[in-house]
Amino acid sequence: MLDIKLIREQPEYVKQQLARFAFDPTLVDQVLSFDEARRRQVRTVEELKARRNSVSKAISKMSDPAERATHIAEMRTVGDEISALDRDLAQIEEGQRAVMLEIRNMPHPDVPDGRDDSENPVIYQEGEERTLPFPAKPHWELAEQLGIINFEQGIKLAGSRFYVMRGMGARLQRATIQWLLDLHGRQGYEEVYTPFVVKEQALWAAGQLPKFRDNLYRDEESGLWLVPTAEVPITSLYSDEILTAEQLPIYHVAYTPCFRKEQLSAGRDVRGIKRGHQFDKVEMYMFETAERSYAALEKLRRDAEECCRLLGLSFRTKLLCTGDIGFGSAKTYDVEVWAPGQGEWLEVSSCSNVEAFQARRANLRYRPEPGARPEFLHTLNGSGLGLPRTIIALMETYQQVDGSIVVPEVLRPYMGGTEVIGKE
RNA sequence: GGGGAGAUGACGGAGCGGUUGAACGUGCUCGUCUCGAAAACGAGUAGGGUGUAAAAAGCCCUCGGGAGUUCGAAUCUCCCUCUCCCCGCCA
Repeated sequence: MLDIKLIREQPEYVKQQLARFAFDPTLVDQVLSFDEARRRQVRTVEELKARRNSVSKAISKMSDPAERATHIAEMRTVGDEISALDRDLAQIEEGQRAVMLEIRNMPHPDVPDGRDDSENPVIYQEGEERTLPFPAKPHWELAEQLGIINFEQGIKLAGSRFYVMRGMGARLQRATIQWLLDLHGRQGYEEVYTPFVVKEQALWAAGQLPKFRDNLYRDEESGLWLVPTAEVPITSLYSDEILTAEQLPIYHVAYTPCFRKEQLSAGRDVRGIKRGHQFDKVEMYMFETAERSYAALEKLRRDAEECCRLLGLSFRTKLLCTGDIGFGSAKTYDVEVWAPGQGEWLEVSSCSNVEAFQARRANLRYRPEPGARPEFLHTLNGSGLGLPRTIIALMETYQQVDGSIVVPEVLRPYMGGTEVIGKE
């Protein structure tokens, strides 16, 4: 959610920023007219309420029954008026909020204009688009041959875009999760384990709703939704709270499975494990002050890159342009790793500073000084990392000519010392 | 699933339907005292909205959430949510 004061005071600036996206600027005008109507309404209702309060108080002191009756009758009318006006006001407020929730975040000045993901500039790269000294296989071939991923069983159990990881495949993923959590712990993130289902409000707070409604799994009976990312529960961890300055910053890391219907990308990436309905992810999340949030974004990005570096993968970092940046984000870096089998870069992390966008939705504030007014926090999120694509890159990068896979050194302690995943 | 108890400010804990946005206590902040500290004493200590160039004053709303009764509700009624205790059931 944007700051209503900013919209009110600099509507042209807001429109101009939003115009950099394919975004309907009339929403801003809608907000403005709601806001004006709202304030007008508030003034008239409050005037009436003030009158009722003072007259009611006076009534309690009146001794003359006739005078008393006159005033009570008068206040009865005023009371009816007030409830009618209050009803209208509630409608106006609801209307305004509904539009506010539809408006995306504004971009940071660094964000370049661009049509789509092809126009995201690469700002950093480490390692090459390496080729192997033999014909590299895609991960689904390697995994099937080694018996570490079974696609048929996934389909049998839950349908397309599901798979079953087995043996050393399952173990490799679990080892990677463990290693990532430990690494981020050393980088200063406190581990949290959250529910994997949340109330609807949490999805609004994180900005998943309204946009991704069709992409989310939901249990009608309980009204709970499966999380599409750990970002969702963590965003609401401190919602409706006022944190103290000493508590900040708060850095969290969480492992969760993620559930996405992927209807928006039907037909894309159907082979392998690149895009499933259920996948695992380790997520980093930061609660920061406005002053520090962009410095924190750089740490977040470096911490994500460090995962790739230590795993020995080629990686590069892109700055997302206006055509590709997410709904809630002010500035986003994508970190991609090279997968030699398919010869493509895979996004394993997306690091965003959403500024106060989520904090306003979640009503998440902090008090800069004792006694000072509460201010909205800035929040940041970044994967560290998404598991399937990391596993793809590992398998395709570390495959050997015989189809076996060398385990990266950092993961070996987490795999009981296993150095190579070969055929049983 | 059945029965009972409860939800008030940072915390504890009062609160006949009418100067109660809320006693009292604790905590916290500032001040007096002190070489300093403790103690004691004094003052202050919610959030949102409106208002304002920005503040401030003033005004409005908020005592788990919502609806209602009333001239007036923290106090009365109804619904919901959550917490605690007992019994049953299942992991």
